[in-house]
Amino acid sequence: MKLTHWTDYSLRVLMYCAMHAGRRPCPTIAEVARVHGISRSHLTKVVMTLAHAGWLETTRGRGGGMRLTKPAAQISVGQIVRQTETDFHLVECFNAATSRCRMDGYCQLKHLIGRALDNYLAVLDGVTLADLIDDQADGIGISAAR
Amino acid sequence: MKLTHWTDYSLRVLMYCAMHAGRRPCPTIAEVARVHGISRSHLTKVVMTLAHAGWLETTRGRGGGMRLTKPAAQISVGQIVRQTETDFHLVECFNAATSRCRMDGYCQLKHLIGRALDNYLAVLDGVTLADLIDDQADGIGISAAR
DNA sequence: TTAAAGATGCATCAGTAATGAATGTATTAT
DNA sequence: ATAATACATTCATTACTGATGCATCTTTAA
Repeated sequence: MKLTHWTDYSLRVLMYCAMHAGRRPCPTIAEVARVHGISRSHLTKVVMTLAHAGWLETTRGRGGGMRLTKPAAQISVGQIVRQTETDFHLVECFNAATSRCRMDGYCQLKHLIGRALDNYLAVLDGVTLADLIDDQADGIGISAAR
Repeated sequence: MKLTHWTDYSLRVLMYCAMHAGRRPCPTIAEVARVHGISRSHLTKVVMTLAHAGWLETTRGRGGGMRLTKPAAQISVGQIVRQTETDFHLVECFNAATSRCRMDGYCQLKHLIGRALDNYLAVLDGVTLADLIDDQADGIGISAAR
């Protein structure tokens, strides 16, 4: 019950780009890898995936790098997590043919878990990259409670 | 981002016991393993953990088995999941010493994820084992929406 | 033409969930 | 008492997949 490092890295990269939006030269994979102490080649794959998904634009060659395709305020954390995180199947239906267990009860469990997941993602949907890198974010309630 | 089979099995065992509460002879590990097609020795470990945590009472020897220590209506799914699921650390703080990244932004991410997790578990907290095995559960909204 | 930086494929490592075999211990029916 | 039953424990192994490193290719600016 945790996010993968892949998602963690994805969020870090996007946040980094959001923080350095407009900078010349723009951030490079090697730079982010160095700053965060992550493997460069591994991070490359993360960036590639983000680029293919449309979050990032990359430029090859000298002076190249990456930048967000949209303003950070238009990118919700929930959208990112839904894409980077693959397996949301929390409990799999076991073999209905051989099972003598009351499937009704089990399927209710599945629905329950699904409802919980919806609530989880709803929180992330309500926050954008811009909110995350904003020092004065108290207003939106991120650092409130807990 | 999913629950482990361990949690899945734990919930199945407890639901099975709830469904067969008061039955003589009481359910055995071998029985549940057979019904759900799970390895008996593996399921034993799950049951042991549940017993040590106080959810189940087990009885050795012929005629033995297991039963819930409390009425199913007093066991919330959230409590179970909190115990069976181990790793809730979704994003780890990277090395603060070497990092040149603004920690403020990252820590906000951590809080956000924590808040999302709270919302996830809150849904599970609101439902008991009894609710799960109740055919007429529509009233509590489990099968509603989604 | 060269250096910088993204792009890709392949092999492998590593952590841990999951499984299985073997064996021990306790309880009860007969 | 004895045998059958069922929980209890240990150890080794498998399997999945996230994570990593290496090598190499392609593109582009200077």
